[in-house]
Amino acid sequence: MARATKPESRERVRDAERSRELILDAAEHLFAEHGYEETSLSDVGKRAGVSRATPGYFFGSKAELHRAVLERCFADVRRAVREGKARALASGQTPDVILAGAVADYSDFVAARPNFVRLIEREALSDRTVLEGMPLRLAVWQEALAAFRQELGLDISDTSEAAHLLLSLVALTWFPIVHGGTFLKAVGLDPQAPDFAEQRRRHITTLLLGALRERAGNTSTWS
Amino acid sequence: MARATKPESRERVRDAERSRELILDAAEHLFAEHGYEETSLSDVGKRAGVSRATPGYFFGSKAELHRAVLERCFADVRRAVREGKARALASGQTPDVILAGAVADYSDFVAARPNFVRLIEREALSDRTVLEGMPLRLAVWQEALAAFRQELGLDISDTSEAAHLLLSLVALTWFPIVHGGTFLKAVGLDPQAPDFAEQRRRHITTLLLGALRERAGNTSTWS
DNA sequence: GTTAACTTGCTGGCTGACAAGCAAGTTTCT
DNA sequence: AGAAACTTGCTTGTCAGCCAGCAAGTTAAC
Repeated sequence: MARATKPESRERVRDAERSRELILDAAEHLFAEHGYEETSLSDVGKRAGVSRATPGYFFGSKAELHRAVLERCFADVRRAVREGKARALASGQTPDVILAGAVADYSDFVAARPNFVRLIEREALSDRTVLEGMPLRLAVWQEALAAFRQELGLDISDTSEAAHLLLSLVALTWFPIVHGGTFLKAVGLDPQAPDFAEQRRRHITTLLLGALRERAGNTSTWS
Repeated sequence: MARATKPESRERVRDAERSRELILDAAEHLFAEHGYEETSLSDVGKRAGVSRATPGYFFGSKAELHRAVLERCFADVRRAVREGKARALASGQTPDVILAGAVADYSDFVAARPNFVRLIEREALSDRTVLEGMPLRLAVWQEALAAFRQELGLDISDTSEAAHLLLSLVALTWFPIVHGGTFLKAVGLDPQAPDFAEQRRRHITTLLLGALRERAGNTSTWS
Protein backbone atom coordinates (compact mmCIF):
# COMPACT_ATOMS: atom_id res chain seq x y z
CA MET A 1 0.00 0.00 0.00
CA ALA A 2 2.69 2.40 0.96
CA ARG A 3 3.17 4.21 -2.21
CA ALA A 4 6.14 4.89 -4.29
CA THR A 5 8.28 1.87 -4.65
CA LYS A 6 9.39 3.71 -7.73
CA PRO A 7 13.00 2.81 -8.41
CA GLU A 8 12.98 4.04 -11.99
CA SER A 9 9.72 4.08 -13.87
CA ARG A 10 8.71 7.68 -14.16
CA GLU A 11 5.79 6.64 -16.32
CA ARG A 12 2.19 6.76 -15.34
CA VAL A 13 2.00 4.30 -12.52
CA ARG A 14 -1.27 3.28 -11.08
CA ASP A 15 -1.59 5.30 -7.94
CA ALA A 16 -4.87 5.28 -6.08
CA GLU A 17 -3.94 8.13 -3.77
CA ARG A 18 -2.95 10.36 -6.60
CA SER A 19 -6.08 9.52 -8.55
CA ARG A 20 -8.25 10.32 -5.56
CA GLU A 21 -6.65 13.72 -5.23
CA LEU A 22 -6.94 14.46 -8.92
CA ILE A 23 -10.59 13.53 -8.81
CA LEU A 24 -11.19 15.66 -5.72
CA ASP A 25 -9.47 18.63 -7.36
CA ALA A 26 -11.48 18.24 -10.53
CA ALA A 27 -14.73 17.81 -8.64
CA GLU A 28 -14.06 20.79 -6.39
CA HIS A 29 -13.46 22.97 -9.41
CA LEU A 30 -16.48 21.76 -11.34
CA PHE A 31 -18.89 21.72 -8.41
CA ALA A 32 -17.82 25.24 -7.45
CA GLU A 33 -17.85 26.59 -10.95
CA HIS A 34 -20.91 24.93 -12.44
CA GLY A 35 -22.76 23.43 -9.50
CA TYR A 36 -23.59 19.93 -8.40
CA GLU A 37 -26.43 19.12 -10.77
CA GLU A 38 -24.73 20.63 -13.78
CA THR A 39 -21.64 18.50 -13.23
CA SER A 40 -21.63 14.90 -14.37
CA LEU A 41 -19.27 12.24 -13.17
CA SER A 42 -18.11 12.07 -16.76
CA ASP A 43 -17.04 15.67 -16.57
CA VAL A 44 -15.16 15.01 -13.38
CA GLY A 45 -13.42 12.02 -14.89
CA LYS A 46 -12.47 13.92 -17.98
CA ARG A 47 -11.01 16.83 -16.04
CA ALA A 48 -9.14 14.50 -13.72
CA GLY A 49 -7.67 12.61 -16.64
CA VAL A 50 -9.31 9.34 -15.73
CA SER A 51 -12.23 7.51 -17.19
CA ARG A 52 -15.89 8.19 -16.85
CA ALA A 53 -16.36 5.50 -14.23
CA THR A 54 -13.37 6.14 -12.01
CA PRO A 55 -14.93 8.80 -9.81
CA GLY A 56 -17.70 6.40 -9.03
CA TYR A 57 -15.23 3.64 -8.38
CA PHE A 58 -13.36 5.62 -5.74
CA PHE A 59 -16.16 7.51 -4.07
CA GLY A 60 -19.08 5.15 -4.48
CA SER A 61 -21.57 7.76 -5.61
CA LYS A 62 -21.77 11.30 -6.83
CA ALA A 63 -23.20 12.39 -3.49
CA GLU A 64 -20.30 10.84 -1.62
CA LEU A 65 -17.80 12.56 -3.87
CA HIS A 66 -19.55 15.82 -3.18
CA ARG A 67 -19.37 15.26 0.54
CA ALA A 68 -15.69 14.45 0.32
CA VAL A 69 -15.05 17.70 -1.53
CA LEU A 70 -16.87 19.71 1.13
CA GLU A 71 -15.12 17.91 3.93
CA ARG A 72 -11.73 18.75 2.50
CA CYS A 73 -12.84 22.33 2.01
CA PHE A 74 -13.86 22.80 5.63
CA ALA A 75 -10.66 21.21 6.80
CA ASP A 76 -8.77 23.90 4.89
CA VAL A 77 -10.93 26.63 6.37
CA ARG A 78 -10.26 25.32 9.85
CA ARG A 79 -6.55 25.36 9.26
CA ALA A 80 -6.78 29.00 8.15
CA VAL A 81 -8.86 29.93 11.17
CA ARG A 82 -6.32 28.37 13.52
CA GLU A 83 -3.40 30.06 11.82
CA GLY A 84 -5.16 33.39 12.00
CA LYS A 85 -5.99 32.92 15.64
CA ALA A 86 -2.42 31.98 16.52
CA ARG A 87 -1.06 34.98 14.69
CA ALA A 88 -3.53 37.36 16.32
CA LEU A 89 -2.92 36.15 19.85
CA ALA A 90 0.82 36.10 19.39
CA SER A 91 0.81 39.69 18.20
CA GLY A 92 -0.50 40.97 21.49
CA GLN A 93 -2.06 43.95 19.77
CA THR A 94 -5.12 45.95 20.69
CA PRO A 95 -8.53 44.71 19.55
CA ASP A 96 -8.62 47.42 16.90
CA VAL A 97 -5.43 46.27 15.27
CA ILE A 98 -6.37 42.64 15.61
CA LEU A 99 -9.71 43.23 13.93
CA ALA A 100 -8.02 45.03 11.07
CA GLY A 101 -5.63 42.12 10.76
CA ALA A 102 -8.49 39.62 10.75
CA VAL A 103 -10.17 41.50 7.94
CA ALA A 104 -6.97 41.44 5.92
CA ASP A 105 -6.34 37.77 6.65
CA TYR A 106 -9.81 36.67 5.78
CA SER A 107 -9.98 38.82 2.67
CA ASP A 108 -6.79 37.22 1.46
CA PHE A 109 -8.05 33.76 2.23
CA VAL A 110 -11.28 34.04 0.28
CA ALA A 111 -9.51 35.82 -2.56
CA ALA A 112 -7.10 32.90 -2.79
CA ARG A 113 -9.86 30.31 -2.60
CA PRO A 114 -12.95 31.69 -4.27
CA ASN A 115 -14.08 28.16 -4.94
CA PHE A 116 -14.67 27.59 -1.27
CA VAL A 117 -17.00 30.52 -1.09
CA ARG A 118 -18.88 29.40 -4.14
CA LEU A 119 -19.12 25.85 -2.85
CA ILE A 120 -20.52 26.88 0.51
CA GLU A 121 -22.81 29.43 -1.04
CA ARG A 122 -24.23 26.86 -3.41
CA GLU A 123 -24.66 24.44 -0.60
CA ALA A 124 -26.54 26.96 1.51
CA LEU A 125 -28.84 27.73 -1.40
CA SER A 126 -29.51 24.14 -2.28
CA ASP A 127 -31.96 21.96 -0.49
CA ARG A 128 -29.39 19.24 -0.05
CA THR A 129 -28.80 18.17 3.50
CA VAL A 130 -25.14 17.25 3.21
CA LEU A 131 -24.07 20.03 5.54
CA GLU A 132 -26.35 18.73 8.25
CA GLY A 133 -24.36 15.60 8.76
CA MET A 134 -21.03 17.37 8.77
CA PRO A 135 -19.87 18.10 12.30
CA LEU A 136 -16.68 19.62 10.95
CA ARG A 137 -18.44 22.58 9.41
CA LEU A 138 -20.27 23.36 12.63
CA ALA A 139 -17.03 23.11 14.55
CA VAL A 140 -15.23 25.41 12.15
CA TRP A 141 -17.62 28.31 12.52
CA GLN A 142 -17.88 27.88 16.26
CA GLU A 143 -14.13 27.84 16.52
CA ALA A 144 -13.94 30.98 14.42
CA LEU A 145 -16.51 32.66 16.62
CA ALA A 146 -14.69 31.71 19.81
CA ALA A 147 -11.39 32.94 18.40
CA PHE A 148 -13.02 36.18 17.32
CA ARG A 149 -14.44 36.77 20.77
CA GLN A 150 -11.20 36.01 22.49
CA GLU A 151 -9.07 38.09 20.15
CA LEU A 152 -11.32 41.12 20.42
CA GLY A 153 -11.80 40.78 24.14
CA LEU A 154 -15.58 40.60 23.89
CA ASP A 155 -16.95 39.17 27.07
CA ILE A 156 -19.66 36.58 27.14
CA SER A 157 -22.31 38.91 28.48
CA ASP A 158 -23.38 40.20 25.12
CA THR A 159 -23.41 36.88 23.45
CA SER A 160 -24.64 37.89 20.04
CA GLU A 161 -22.39 40.87 19.51
CA ALA A 162 -19.42 38.84 18.34
CA ALA A 163 -21.68 36.66 16.22
CA HIS A 164 -23.09 39.66 14.40
CA LEU A 165 -19.64 41.05 13.88
CA LEU A 166 -18.34 37.78 12.47
CA LEU A 167 -21.44 37.41 10.34
CA SER A 168 -20.86 40.86 8.90
CA LEU A 169 -17.23 40.15 8.20
CA VAL A 170 -18.13 37.01 6.30
CA ALA A 171 -21.00 38.64 4.44
CA LEU A 172 -18.91 41.61 3.36
CA THR A 173 -15.99 39.45 2.31
CA TRP A 174 -17.95 36.86 0.38
CA PHE A 175 -20.23 39.11 -1.56
CA PRO A 176 -17.75 40.36 -4.15
CA ILE A 177 -16.62 36.82 -4.86
CA VAL A 178 -20.11 35.76 -5.85
CA HIS A 179 -21.39 38.96 -7.42
CA GLY A 180 -18.19 40.28 -8.92
CA GLY A 181 -19.40 39.83 -12.47
CA THR A 182 -22.95 41.04 -11.91
CA PHE A 183 -23.72 43.46 -9.11
CA LEU A 184 -20.25 44.97 -8.80
CA LYS A 185 -20.01 45.66 -12.49
CA ALA A 186 -23.47 47.20 -12.46
CA VAL A 187 -22.55 49.77 -9.81
CA GLY A 188 -19.31 50.59 -11.54
CA LEU A 189 -16.88 48.61 -9.43
CA ASP A 190 -14.34 46.40 -11.11
CA PRO A 191 -13.28 43.55 -8.83
CA GLN A 192 -10.35 42.85 -11.14
CA ALA A 193 -8.93 46.33 -10.83
CA PRO A 194 -5.56 46.37 -9.10
CA ASP A 195 -6.67 48.58 -6.24
CA PHE A 196 -10.11 47.14 -5.70
CA ALA A 197 -9.13 44.51 -3.14
CA GLU A 198 -7.24 47.04 -1.07
CA GLN A 199 -10.04 49.57 -1.32
CA ARG A 200 -12.60 47.03 -0.30
CA ARG A 201 -10.50 45.81 2.60
CA ARG A 202 -10.23 49.36 3.87
CA HIS A 203 -13.94 49.89 3.60
CA ILE A 204 -14.75 46.70 5.48
CA THR A 205 -12.24 47.56 8.18
CA THR A 206 -13.78 50.97 8.61
CA LEU A 207 -17.23 49.47 8.96
CA LEU A 208 -16.29 46.86 11.51
CA LEU A 209 -14.01 49.08 13.55
CA GLY A 210 -16.77 51.62 13.87
CA ALA A 211 -19.09 49.00 15.24
CA LEU A 212 -16.46 47.63 17.57
CA ARG A 213 -15.78 51.03 19.06
CA GLU A 214 -19.43 51.89 19.33
CA ARG A 215 -20.17 48.66 21.11
CA ALA A 216 -18.91 49.76 24.46
CA GLY A 217 -17.57 52.92 25.98
CA ASN A 218 -14.32 51.89 24.45
CA THR A 219 -11.28 53.82 25.65
CA SER A 220 -9.10 53.17 22.65
CA THR A 221 -9.17 55.89 20.07
CA TRP A 222 -7.92 55.30 16.61
CA SER A 223 -7.76 57.56 13.62
CA MET B 1 -59.42 13.63 -19.27
CA ALA B 2 -59.69 14.26 -15.59
CA ARG B 3 -61.69 17.18 -16.60
CA ALA B 4 -64.90 16.42 -14.81
CA THR B 5 -67.45 17.27 -17.41
CA LYS B 6 -68.87 20.37 -15.93
CA PRO B 7 -72.53 20.87 -16.51
CA GLU B 8 -72.69 24.20 -14.78
CA SER B 9 -69.14 25.29 -15.32
CA ARG B 10 -68.07 26.34 -11.91
CA GLU B 11 -65.01 24.73 -13.36
CA ARG B 12 -61.74 26.07 -14.55
CA VAL B 13 -62.39 28.83 -16.92
CA ARG B 14 -59.84 29.43 -19.61
CA ASP B 15 -57.85 32.50 -18.87
CA ALA B 16 -54.48 32.85 -20.49
CA GLU B 17 -53.48 35.80 -18.36
CA ARG B 18 -54.28 34.06 -15.16
CA SER B 19 -52.50 30.92 -16.26
CA ARG B 20 -49.39 32.89 -17.14
CA GLU B 21 -49.34 34.45 -13.70
CA LEU B 22 -49.89 31.13 -11.98
CA ILE B 23 -47.05 29.62 -13.97
CA LEU B 24 -44.77 32.55 -13.22
CA ASP B 25 -45.57 32.29 -9.52
CA ALA B 26 -44.92 28.58 -9.48
CA ALA B 27 -41.71 28.91 -11.44
CA GLU B 28 -40.45 31.74 -9.27
CA HIS B 29 -40.99 29.66 -6.19
CA LEU B 30 -39.43 26.51 -7.57
CA PHE B 31 -36.47 28.21 -9.27
CA ALA B 32 -35.73 30.14 -6.10
CA GLU B 33 -36.20 27.21 -3.78
CA HIS B 34 -34.65 24.38 -5.74
CA GLY B 35 -32.77 26.03 -8.57
CA TYR B 36 -33.11 26.05 -12.32
CA GLU B 37 -31.66 22.66 -13.15
CA GLU B 38 -33.44 20.87 -10.34
CA THR B 39 -36.79 22.20 -11.48
CA SER B 40 -38.60 20.55 -14.37
CA LEU B 41 -41.34 22.06 -16.41
CA SER B 42 -43.49 19.23 -15.11
CA ASP B 43 -42.93 20.47 -11.59
CA VAL B 44 -43.88 23.97 -12.61
CA GLY B 45 -47.02 22.74 -14.32
CA LYS B 46 -48.02 20.66 -11.34
CA ARG B 47 -47.54 23.52 -8.87
CA ALA B 48 -49.40 25.92 -11.14
CA GLY B 49 -52.28 23.50 -11.47
CA VAL B 50 -51.88 23.06 -15.19
CA SER B 51 -50.52 20.27 -17.29
CA ARG B 52 -46.97 19.22 -17.92
CA ALA B 53 -46.69 21.07 -21.21
CA THR B 54 -48.50 24.29 -20.44
CA PRO B 55 -45.46 26.19 -19.22
CA GLY B 56 -43.79 25.36 -22.51
CA TYR B 57 -46.88 26.41 -24.39
CA PHE B 58 -46.90 29.89 -22.89
CA PHE B 59 -43.22 30.60 -22.59
CA GLY B 60 -41.73 28.64 -25.44
CA SER B 61 -38.91 27.09 -23.51
CA LYS B 62 -37.65 26.57 -20.02
CA ALA B 63 -34.99 29.21 -20.55
CA GLU B 64 -37.57 31.75 -21.64
CA LEU B 65 -39.72 31.04 -18.63
CA HIS B 66 -36.70 31.57 -16.45
CA ARG B 67 -35.95 34.86 -18.07
CA ALA B 68 -39.54 35.97 -17.61
CA VAL B 69 -39.36 35.16 -13.91
CA LEU B 70 -36.20 37.21 -13.49
CA GLU B 71 -37.60 40.08 -15.48
CA ARG B 72 -40.65 40.28 -13.26
CA CYS B 73 -38.42 40.08 -10.23
CA PHE B 74 -36.27 43.02 -11.25
CA ALA B 75 -39.35 45.02 -12.12
CA ASP B 76 -40.51 44.55 -8.54
CA VAL B 77 -37.13 45.56 -7.18
CA ARG B 78 -37.19 48.70 -9.27
CA ARG B 79 -40.60 49.61 -7.94
CA ALA B 80 -39.30 49.21 -4.40
CA VAL B 81 -36.24 51.31 -5.13
CA ARG B 82 -38.36 54.11 -6.52
CA GLU B 83 -40.76 54.05 -3.62
CA GLY B 84 -37.88 54.16 -1.18
CA LYS B 85 -36.27 57.03 -3.01
CA ALA B 86 -39.49 59.02 -3.09
CA ARG B 87 -40.06 58.48 0.61
CA ALA B 88 -36.49 59.42 1.48
CA LEU B 89 -36.43 62.60 -0.54
CA ALA B 90 -39.86 63.66 0.67
CA SER B 91 -38.82 63.25 4.28
CA GLY B 92 -36.19 65.96 4.01
CA GLN B 93 -34.20 64.34 6.78
CA THR B 94 -30.48 64.38 7.38
CA PRO B 95 -28.32 61.80 5.61
CA ASP B 96 -27.97 59.88 8.87
CA VAL B 97 -31.68 59.42 9.29
CA ILE B 98 -32.17 58.68 5.63
CA LEU B 99 -29.53 55.99 5.70
CA ALA B 100 -31.13 54.40 8.74
CA GLY B 101 -34.43 54.49 6.91
CA ALA B 102 -32.93 52.91 3.82
CA VAL B 103 -31.55 50.07 5.91
CA ALA B 104 -34.95 49.49 7.45
CA ASP B 105 -36.72 49.69 4.09
CA TYR B 106 -34.37 47.35 2.34
CA SER B 107 -34.30 44.89 5.22
CA ASP B 108 -38.07 44.73 5.13
CA PHE B 109 -38.08 44.29 1.39
CA VAL B 110 -35.74 41.31 1.30
CA ALA B 111 -37.43 39.78 4.33
CA ALA B 112 -40.72 39.99 2.49
CA ARG B 113 -39.27 38.57 -0.73
CA PRO B 114 -36.53 36.12 0.14
CA ASN B 115 -37.13 34.42 -3.18
CA PHE B 116 -35.74 37.39 -5.03
CA VAL B 117 -32.51 37.18 -3.14
CA ARG B 118 -32.21 33.48 -3.76
CA LEU B 119 -32.99 33.88 -7.44
CA ILE B 120 -30.39 36.56 -7.98
CA GLU B 121 -27.84 34.75 -5.87
CA ARG B 122 -28.32 31.57 -7.87
CA GLU B 123 -28.07 33.49 -11.07
CA ALA B 124 -24.82 35.11 -10.03
CA LEU B 125 -23.37 31.75 -9.09
CA SER B 126 -24.47 30.00 -12.24
CA ASP B 127 -22.66 30.24 -15.51
CA ARG B 128 -25.82 31.14 -17.32
CA THR B 129 -25.74 34.36 -19.24
CA VAL B 130 -29.35 35.37 -18.89
CA LEU B 131 -28.50 38.42 -16.82
CA GLU B 132 -26.22 39.73 -19.54
CA GLY B 133 -29.06 40.38 -21.91
CA MET B 134 -31.24 42.02 -19.31
CA PRO B 135 -30.93 45.78 -19.41
CA LEU B 136 -33.51 46.11 -16.67
CA ARG B 137 -31.26 44.56 -14.06
CA LEU B 138 -28.42 46.92 -14.90
CA ALA B 139 -30.77 49.87 -14.79
CA VAL B 140 -32.16 48.84 -11.42
CA TRP B 141 -28.82 48.79 -9.65
CA GLN B 142 -27.67 51.97 -11.28
CA GLU B 143 -30.89 53.66 -10.31
CA ALA B 144 -30.45 52.44 -6.76
CA LEU B 145 -26.91 53.74 -6.69
CA ALA B 146 -27.93 57.15 -8.02
CA ALA B 147 -30.73 57.39 -5.51
CA PHE B 148 -28.37 56.40 -2.71
CA ARG B 149 -25.90 59.05 -3.71
CA GLN B 150 -28.51 61.72 -3.98
CA GLU B 151 -30.24 60.85 -0.73
CA LEU B 152 -27.03 60.80 1.24
CA GLY B 153 -25.65 63.89 -0.37
CA LEU B 154 -22.53 62.17 -1.60
CA ASP B 155 -20.99 64.23 -4.32
CA ILE B 156 -19.61 62.74 -7.46
CA SER B 157 -16.00 63.37 -6.58
CA ASP B 158 -15.54 60.17 -4.62
CA THR B 159 -17.25 58.00 -7.11
CA SER B 160 -16.77 54.64 -5.50
CA GLU B 161 -17.72 55.59 -1.97
CA ALA B 162 -21.45 55.33 -2.55
CA ALA B 163 -20.96 52.13 -4.50
CA HIS B 164 -19.09 50.51 -1.63
CA LEU B 165 -21.72 51.63 0.80
CA LEU B 166 -24.53 50.24 -1.30
CA LEU B 167 -22.60 47.06 -1.88
CA SER B 168 -22.18 46.63 1.85
CA LEU B 169 -25.82 47.28 2.52
CA VAL B 170 -26.83 44.63 0.03
CA ALA B 171 -24.24 42.13 1.23
CA LEU B 172 -25.22 42.54 4.87
CA THR B 173 -28.90 42.32 4.13
CA TRP B 174 -28.79 39.33 1.83
CA PHE B 175 -26.50 37.11 3.79
CA PRO B 176 -28.94 36.00 6.48
CA ILE B 177 -31.50 35.13 3.84
CA VAL B 178 -29.16 32.68 2.18
CA HIS B 179 -27.28 31.37 5.18
CA GLY B 180 -29.99 31.51 7.79
CA GLY B 181 -30.15 27.78 8.16
CA THR B 182 -26.43 27.11 8.01
CA PHE B 183 -24.00 29.80 9.07
CA LEU B 184 -26.32 31.71 11.36
CA LYS B 185 -27.36 28.61 13.21
CA ALA B 186 -23.74 27.58 13.59
CA VAL B 187 -22.77 30.81 15.34
CA GLY B 188 -25.78 30.67 17.58
CA LEU B 189 -28.06 33.15 15.83
CA ASP B 190 -31.64 32.22 15.13
CA PRO B 191 -32.99 34.14 12.15
CA GLN B 192 -36.49 33.06 13.13
CA ALA B 193 -36.26 34.56 16.59
CA PRO B 194 -38.68 37.45 17.07
CA ASP B 195 -36.02 40.00 17.82
CA PHE B 196 -33.42 38.88 15.31
CA ALA B 197 -34.53 41.06 12.43
CA GLU B 198 -34.59 44.16 14.60
CA GLN B 199 -31.23 43.32 16.15
CA ARG B 200 -29.69 42.76 12.76
CA ARG B 201 -31.15 45.95 11.38
CA ARG B 202 -29.64 47.89 14.24
CA HIS B 203 -26.26 46.29 13.71
CA ILE B 204 -26.24 47.06 10.00
CA THR B 205 -27.32 50.62 10.65
CA THR B 206 -24.50 51.07 13.14
CA LEU B 207 -21.98 49.75 10.66
CA LEU B 208 -23.07 51.92 7.77
CA LEU B 209 -23.60 55.06 9.80
CA GLY B 210 -20.10 54.76 11.17
CA ALA B 211 -18.68 54.58 7.68
CA LEU B 212 -20.83 57.45 6.48
CA ARG B 213 -19.64 59.71 9.28
CA GLU B 214 -16.06 58.67 8.87
CA ARG B 215 -16.17 59.40 5.19
CA ALA B 216 -15.95 63.15 5.49
CA GLY B 217 -15.43 65.61 8.27
CA ASN B 218 -19.11 65.22 8.82
CA THR B 219 -20.70 67.81 11.07
CA SER B 220 -23.66 65.76 12.10
CA THR B 221 -23.25 63.98 15.39
CA TRP B 222 -25.50 61.20 16.38
CA SER B 223 -25.48 58.96 19.39
C1' DG C 1 13.42 -16.99 -10.00
C1' DT C 2 9.71 -18.43 -12.40
C1' DT C 3 4.99 -19.01 -12.42
C1' DA C 4 0.55 -19.40 -10.86
C1' DA C 5 -3.14 -17.56 -7.76
C1' DC C 6 -5.00 -13.53 -6.24
C1' DT C 7 -5.89 -8.35 -5.42
C1' DT C 8 -6.32 -3.56 -6.77
C1' DG C 9 -6.92 0.10 -10.10
C1' DC C 10 -9.43 1.35 -13.72
C1' DT C 11 -12.39 1.08 -18.04
C1' DG C 12 -16.44 0.77 -21.41
C1' DG C 13 -21.01 -1.00 -22.27
C1' DC C 14 -25.60 -1.36 -20.63
C1' DT C 15 -29.96 0.07 -18.33
C1' DG C 16 -33.57 2.48 -16.23
C1' DA C 17 -35.10 7.05 -14.96
C1' DC C 18 -36.28 11.38 -16.17
C1' DA C 19 -36.49 15.72 -18.72
C1' DA C 20 -37.16 19.05 -22.79
C1' DG C 21 -39.44 19.94 -26.69
C1' DC C 22 -42.49 18.82 -30.43
C1' DA C 23 -46.66 17.21 -32.77
C1' DA C 24 -51.06 15.93 -32.85
C1' DG C 25 -54.96 15.91 -30.41
C1' DT C 26 -59.15 17.80 -27.50
C1' DT C 27 -61.73 21.28 -25.16
C1' DT C 28 -63.49 25.91 -24.65
C1' DC C 29 -64.48 30.55 -25.98
C1' DT C 30 -66.41 33.88 -29.32
C1' DA D 1 -66.45 27.61 -37.55
C1' DG D 2 -62.28 29.00 -36.23
C1' DA D 3 -58.94 30.30 -33.12
C1' DA D 4 -57.02 30.15 -28.67
C1' DA D 5 -56.15 27.44 -24.61
C1' DC D 6 -54.76 23.71 -23.14
C1' DT D 7 -53.35 18.20 -22.84
C1' DT D 8 -51.46 13.54 -24.04
C1' DG D 9 -48.14 10.85 -26.50
C1' DC D 10 -43.70 10.45 -28.44
C1' DT D 11 -38.73 11.29 -29.52
C1' DT D 12 -34.41 12.23 -28.27
C1' DG D 13 -30.87 13.01 -25.15
C1' DT D 14 -28.43 12.84 -20.70
C1' DC D 15 -26.87 10.83 -16.66
C1' DA D 16 -26.05 7.80 -12.37
C1' DG D 17 -25.11 3.42 -11.14
C1' DC D 18 -24.15 -1.34 -12.14
C1' DC D 19 -21.48 -4.98 -14.20
C1' DA D 20 -18.03 -7.69 -16.44
C1' DG D 21 -13.58 -7.47 -17.71
C1' DC D 22 -8.74 -6.38 -18.26
C1' DA D 23 -4.21 -4.99 -16.91
C1' DA D 24 -0.75 -3.79 -13.46
C1' DG D 25 0.83 -5.24 -9.56
C1' DT D 26 1.46 -8.60 -5.18
C1' DT D 27 1.89 -12.77 -2.75
C1' DA D 28 2.96 -17.37 -2.43
C1' DA D 29 4.22 -21.89 -4.06
C1' DC D 30 7.69 -24.51 -6.07
